[in-house]
Amino acid sequence: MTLSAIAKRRQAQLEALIDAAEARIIAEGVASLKARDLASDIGVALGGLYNIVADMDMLLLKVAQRTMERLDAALEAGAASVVADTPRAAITQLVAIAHAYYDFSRNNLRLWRALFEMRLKNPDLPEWNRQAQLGLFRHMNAPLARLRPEADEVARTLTARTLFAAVHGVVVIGLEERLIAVPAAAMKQQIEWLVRAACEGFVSPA
Amino acid sequence: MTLSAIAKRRQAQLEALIDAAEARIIAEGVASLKARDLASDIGVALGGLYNIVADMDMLLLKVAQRTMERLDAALEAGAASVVADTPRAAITQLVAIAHAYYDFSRNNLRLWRALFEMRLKNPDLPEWNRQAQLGLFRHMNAPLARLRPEADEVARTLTARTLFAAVHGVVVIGLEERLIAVPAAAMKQQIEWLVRAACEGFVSPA
DNA sequence: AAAATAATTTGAACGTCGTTCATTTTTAAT
DNA sequence: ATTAAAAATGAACGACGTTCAAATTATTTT
Repeated sequence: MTLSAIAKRRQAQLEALIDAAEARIIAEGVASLKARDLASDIGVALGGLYNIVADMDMLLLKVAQRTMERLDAALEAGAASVVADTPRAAITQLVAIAHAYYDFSRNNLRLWRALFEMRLKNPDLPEWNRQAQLGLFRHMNAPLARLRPEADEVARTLTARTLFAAVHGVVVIGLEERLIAVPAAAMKQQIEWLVRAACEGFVSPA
Repeated sequence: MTLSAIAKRRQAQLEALIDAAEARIIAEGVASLKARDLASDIGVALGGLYNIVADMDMLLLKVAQRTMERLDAALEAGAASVVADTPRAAITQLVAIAHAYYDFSRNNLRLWRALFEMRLKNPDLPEWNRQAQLGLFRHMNAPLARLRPEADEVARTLTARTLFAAVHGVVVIGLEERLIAVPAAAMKQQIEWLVRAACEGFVSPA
């Protein structure tokens, strides 16, 4: 067996493990993810998990990474669904991105929740995970740049972050089924109102 | 010993327990709250905790309740710091409420985080806790009513919720020290921009 | 005041969890 | 075939929340 074949096998094991973890999170939520279950899922002894992954936290981070990659793609697709050639269209594009975020969260509820429900023993995230999170904010940057081309780059990045965070908050509370479930259509309206209102206050003075 | 004296003692034990839990959350975060530590904190045997409180989840809910009461008071104070006699002043009042939320979160970081980091075994909250959460949204209702007196009550409640949620999202991401810490002054500016922009899109047509 | 009864407190023990590590099994090299 | 290295195993560990039979303390009855 060649060296790279060994690496391939490890990689396959890792992917099977992440698959199993994802499936269990989707089925029962991140809280009921157990090392013993996962080990039996992928046909490995309990201790064998730790040959594949340093610990449970690392596994959760890998799952989170996958989820964020899919989320990133969903936001990209949302943005691509609108041609933002005018300021008005740029705002519509921002709405599309926000709606894409809501749709993704709704359709991947437990995986999406797992992003925030991770309670890691080591509080500081690996750099690749941090970058993936920060990368999500960037989707709103280009449309905002079209709204105010002359604005400072740093300020715009902060604005993108704030706008994204605001949408995030609305989605979080809206999907918090412990409180009152708001219908999807109403949620989308609220999100659209919020994004449009925020952006009206951001367009360059005519 | 009279009947009520017994009840008093229980009440005192409960309060001591909540105090101890709060202190530990403030010192080390909710994740490192241990039954054994708390028992020794209040001078009771391990099993004795369960004479005071049904389980750890119930204790967390009691702590959350206290925190929400204090938060509620802080929002009330924020609102009271502005006399909202005109539409313009109503917007300023909304900004004050949002700033009060941010300030409270920043000044009570771990207790505030504990509100969301609770992972309860039983997912549905007791009614008193649910009401306390929903009650937080209501602070934005009166100012919004002044902005659009003719608007539908239900729609306004939903708007208040959305606006609060948006501010919440900005605060959550802003205080997420795992990413990039934004200075408090910049945060306040962002929050003010967001609230004002959202409200401009909500005033009655003149 | 003593005995009987009820209420409360106790801490050892249980079940579950993530993680470790000595042992065994499998694989690769000689 | 022999040996050495690598990988997989699962019993055992420590930490955790929770339970419960036993001990202790308080109350009532005689």
